[in-house]
Amino acid sequence: MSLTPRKPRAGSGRHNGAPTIADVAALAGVSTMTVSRVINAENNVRDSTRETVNAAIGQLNYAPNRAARSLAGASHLRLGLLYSNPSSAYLSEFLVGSLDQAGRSDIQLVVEKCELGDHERRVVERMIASGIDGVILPPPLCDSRSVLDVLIAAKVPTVVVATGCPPAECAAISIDDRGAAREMTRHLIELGHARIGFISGNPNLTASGQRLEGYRAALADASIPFDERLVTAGLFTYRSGLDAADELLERDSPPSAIFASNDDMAAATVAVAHRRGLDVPGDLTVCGFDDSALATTIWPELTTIHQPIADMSRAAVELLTGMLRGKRAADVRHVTLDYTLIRRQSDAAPRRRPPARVKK
Amino acid sequence: MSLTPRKPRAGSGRHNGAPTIADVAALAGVSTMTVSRVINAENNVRDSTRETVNAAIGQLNYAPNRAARSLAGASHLRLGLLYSNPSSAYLSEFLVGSLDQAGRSDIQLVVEKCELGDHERRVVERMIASGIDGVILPPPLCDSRSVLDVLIAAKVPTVVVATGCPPAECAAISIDDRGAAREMTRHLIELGHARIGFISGNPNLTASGQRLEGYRAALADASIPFDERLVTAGLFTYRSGLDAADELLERDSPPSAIFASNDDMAAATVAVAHRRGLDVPGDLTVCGFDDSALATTIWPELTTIHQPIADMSRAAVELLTGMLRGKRAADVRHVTLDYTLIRRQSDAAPRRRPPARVKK
DNA sequence: GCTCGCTGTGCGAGCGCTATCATAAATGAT
DNA sequence: ATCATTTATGATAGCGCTCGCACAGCGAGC
Repeated sequence: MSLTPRKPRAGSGRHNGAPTIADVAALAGVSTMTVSRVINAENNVRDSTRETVNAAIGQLNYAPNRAARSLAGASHLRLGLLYSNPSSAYLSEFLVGSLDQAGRSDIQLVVEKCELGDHERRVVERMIASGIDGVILPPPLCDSRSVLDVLIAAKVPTVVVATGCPPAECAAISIDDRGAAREMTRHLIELGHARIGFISGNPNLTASGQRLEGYRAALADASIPFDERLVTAGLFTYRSGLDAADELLERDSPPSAIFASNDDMAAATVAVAHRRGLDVPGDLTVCGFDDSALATTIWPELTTIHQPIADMSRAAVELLTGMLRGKRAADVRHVTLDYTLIRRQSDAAPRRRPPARVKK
Repeated sequence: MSLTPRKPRAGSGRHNGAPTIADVAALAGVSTMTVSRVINAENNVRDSTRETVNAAIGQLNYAPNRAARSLAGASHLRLGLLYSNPSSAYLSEFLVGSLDQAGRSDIQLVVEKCELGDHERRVVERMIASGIDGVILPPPLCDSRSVLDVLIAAKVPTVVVATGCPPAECAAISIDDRGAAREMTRHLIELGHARIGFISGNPNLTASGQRLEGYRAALADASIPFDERLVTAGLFTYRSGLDAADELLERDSPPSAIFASNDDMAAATVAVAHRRGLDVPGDLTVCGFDDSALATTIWPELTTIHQPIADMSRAAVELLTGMLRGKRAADVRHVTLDYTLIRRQSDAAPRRRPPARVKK
């Protein structure tokens, strides 16, 4: 007599229905090995295949099984993420992206604060000593010479994110800051603005220079002479934006639009405008850069350049993983992602004459 | 008895030399299964056999491989973390905490976005179908009736975080919202404020009610009569804060301090105050709740209540793990963590005289 | 044309352990 | 003694994943 064993599920095992690498493989129509390669950011996978697999991963909500993975002998990577509070909105989005990607690949992320100052070297050295496999540097650390020097000297694979000019030794993820600033400025010009104020960012960050260049380029494109009294220096902080905006609006013939190098300073500009009784965008168009959470928090919501921050940090983790796991150093050491100009409520055509109330 | 020394393995290169159950079995002259039984203290092993095996274990200094064990056994947990972008700063901190704890316990975390809207049920159902063992719900999802209903109906163990009143079926992690609001209000009273405005939060979130209660309690403690004209309803958004603050400051005898139920609305209050030519904190004290990134972004930085977000999410993972591993529901189903009142620059003693509306 | 090398992909074999079931040995009942 | 029942042990088959290869395609060099 034969007892028929009860089989709860058609497929395998004694387990709960957690999707496995085989499920992903089946859905994507590839072998499990290929899925494994995608997860580990190895380089011998065609882009189209990689996309298909990633789609399947997303659809199944798959996450690799830790136990199986370490059993099977994968080396466990630990990546360091050093930050030095730039704008906290930026940081949080950055973290979300990198944590997400790290989770996908089951990589441990060691997040540590590293204030710029005299002991920054020590923080980096300690992190290296603790046996980290690679490091990710978001702004503003990505432009810190001393941090980079330590990392390069120790030959620790590093990815810098959103810097204007990455060192040759590091991989980099960025957007075209110059192009984005140029597009935004062009947008303002097309709206009819001729006197466009610009609040530049922290001069220690290379991206600041790029953005200013973009602004100047667009002006040149439209044959609008560059007026240096329309440019003030900021530091990317809200508070510096307050001063910069005040300075700009204090001028004899103030600008009809202000393009701030980031959202924090744009938000500060809106605050200053309001304090002065100016309507935004009626009396003053304000736009920012980054599309951070702040852009949609305040009112009016900011027209800004959307940087895919989360995607950038995700890409950083992926790139670093690839460099470490990939058999050879990858060729692609510099990835540029796309930005988008997002129109919201803080821009409008300039008023010709004293306020005529026009609906939309 | 004579135990033959273990011969080095001829096998693959990825072996790292740690003794395995097979080594023990060979040395003891039994099968791996018997060794496994000894290790797991099962009862169907003859004492003499057990002793031999134990001797072999001791000699080899064998320790079972954790990864292999959880792979083979059925006990690897997967926890779902559903979020619906509240504030990205909140989320990232939440993620850091839970990921950290999940890593410690060798547990997998599946993170998924679940926008509130008509397909929220579907997201939850999909997650359940994908074989999740338990779910963690940070705000605002922790107060979503429809999400909770699906989860409860499917009998999925759930931990809600930071809700005012957790459903009986769920475990919960929270801070004492009422106590925190009470402490903040008391702080304001001690500063000398008597007319304290309050902006309440989204009525759909239970924490809102708790905070209002705390405010009232502190007033009662100080024998200050509750004046409902000093309370306005907000929705936790910056924009709602704008309207609420305007309403409060429009009153005949406006408050000398405004306590907003979160930082976003407090920031809006600061903006409104500035627009009206009021100095913060000179003419108006403003304080918030949450200690989100915004609190230190704007100027002046906000005095607020700090919630230990990362610790709360860590605790959530830990609690859920306990509930799932221990077969029966644990006794402690509700954990309350400590908050801290953080003083920054947005509070001060009130001016003696009613604030003259002076344009700065 | 033919090797050579390369890249992208798949197959099969484990990683160390436990679940399941079969088997061998020991015990009891007839 | 025979058979049924209990106990002790082992063989086998995965858990979910990655490793070492093999192999198909494809352009370049002779």
